[in-house]
Amino acid sequence: MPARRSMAAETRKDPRPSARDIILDAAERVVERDGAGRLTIDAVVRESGFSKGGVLYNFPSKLDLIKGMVARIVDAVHCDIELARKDAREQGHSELSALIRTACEKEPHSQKFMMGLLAAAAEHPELLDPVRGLMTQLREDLVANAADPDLARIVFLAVDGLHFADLLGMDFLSPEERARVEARLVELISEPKS
Amino acid sequence: MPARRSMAAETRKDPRPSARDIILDAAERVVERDGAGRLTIDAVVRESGFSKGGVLYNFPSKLDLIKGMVARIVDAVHCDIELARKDAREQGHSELSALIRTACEKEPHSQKFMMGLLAAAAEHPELLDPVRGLMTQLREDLVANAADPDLARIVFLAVDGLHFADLLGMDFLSPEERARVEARLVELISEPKS
DNA sequence: GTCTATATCAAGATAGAC
DNA sequence: GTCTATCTTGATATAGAC
Repeated sequence: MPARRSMAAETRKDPRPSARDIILDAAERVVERDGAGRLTIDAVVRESGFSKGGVLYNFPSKLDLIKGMVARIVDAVHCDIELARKDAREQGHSELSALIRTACEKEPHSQKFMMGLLAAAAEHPELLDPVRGLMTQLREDLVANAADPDLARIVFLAVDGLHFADLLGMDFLSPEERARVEARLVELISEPKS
Repeated sequence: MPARRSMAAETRKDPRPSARDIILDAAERVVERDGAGRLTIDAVVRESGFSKGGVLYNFPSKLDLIKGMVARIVDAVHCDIELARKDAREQGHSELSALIRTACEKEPHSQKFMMGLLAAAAEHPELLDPVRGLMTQLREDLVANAADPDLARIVFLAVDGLHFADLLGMDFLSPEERARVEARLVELISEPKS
């Protein structure tokens, strides 16, 4: 198996992305454009320009391909988060509120693509293990340092709810309401326990 | 097309469920047991005891079958909610907190099955239209009557987040933490605007 | 490491008998 | 309204040449 790349293709220095990354990029485009149900080896073959043999050399099975997709996005999100935390620390801001802010603002890695991962996870729950790992670790860490841990948990849950709603196209919040809600979340997480 | 049934099979008086309901029950079992990716006409045929022709007579295509599944579960949830609201009204309790309570407690219609619907929705977003309809209507209605609407929105989002976490097996809350969080949510929704 | 060609299989859907 | 039989397509995966 080729060496695991831990950086997303776009952020790498090397002008020539690896075959793996080209294929993963193609797979992402397929899911975004056509939906998770149309993510087939053949579709990725067409989209990537590789031949079937070439694709299946890099990812011996479809499951391996999906695992690769999950691993790459988890990596990317992990980097984003660590960057935001580092910035907050350096500028003496609260890590907690910085994270809520970025979590709200960040374009959530293309809805359709995330839905695709979700769909894949429905079939193979173990695919989400890396995601679970990242999230649990992060939250335990953060909540432990919060002034009001239970309230912090609620704020995190609400952010999840917000992302979930986005993902499913359930936009029962107008832009104004959403802005107010996000501001309120930051406010809640910053408040000392009353 | 046969007349639409608007009640879930289990709650009907008729001892002989319709062919549609037998087939939908079988489909649910398949999704719960084997996952959404294994929901095929053939699997439903095996599980229901019907023949392929019989299944496809009642649901002319796989998409029709999934639509039927979504419609039935939306109906069931809708009934649960209306029941809870009615109870709250009759006993003079707050509808809002009653709903939060039931939303937290209710066994969420078998995780795997809901994940299946989600996965299906990833391929055909329009499948979630009925769900969207139910949720938006309910929330606008409720939030409008809340003392602190933005806080009410946050509480609803947090409940969504809770369900989402359950669905994905992301249980970063211990049972004790979860109990405290749920209690706190009810508390938040009951509080007058500070 | 990447290609072509092909084997194998399962899925959705149709046709027509009963 | 339900059955059996069949058609068609498209998917994963393998084998072996280059």
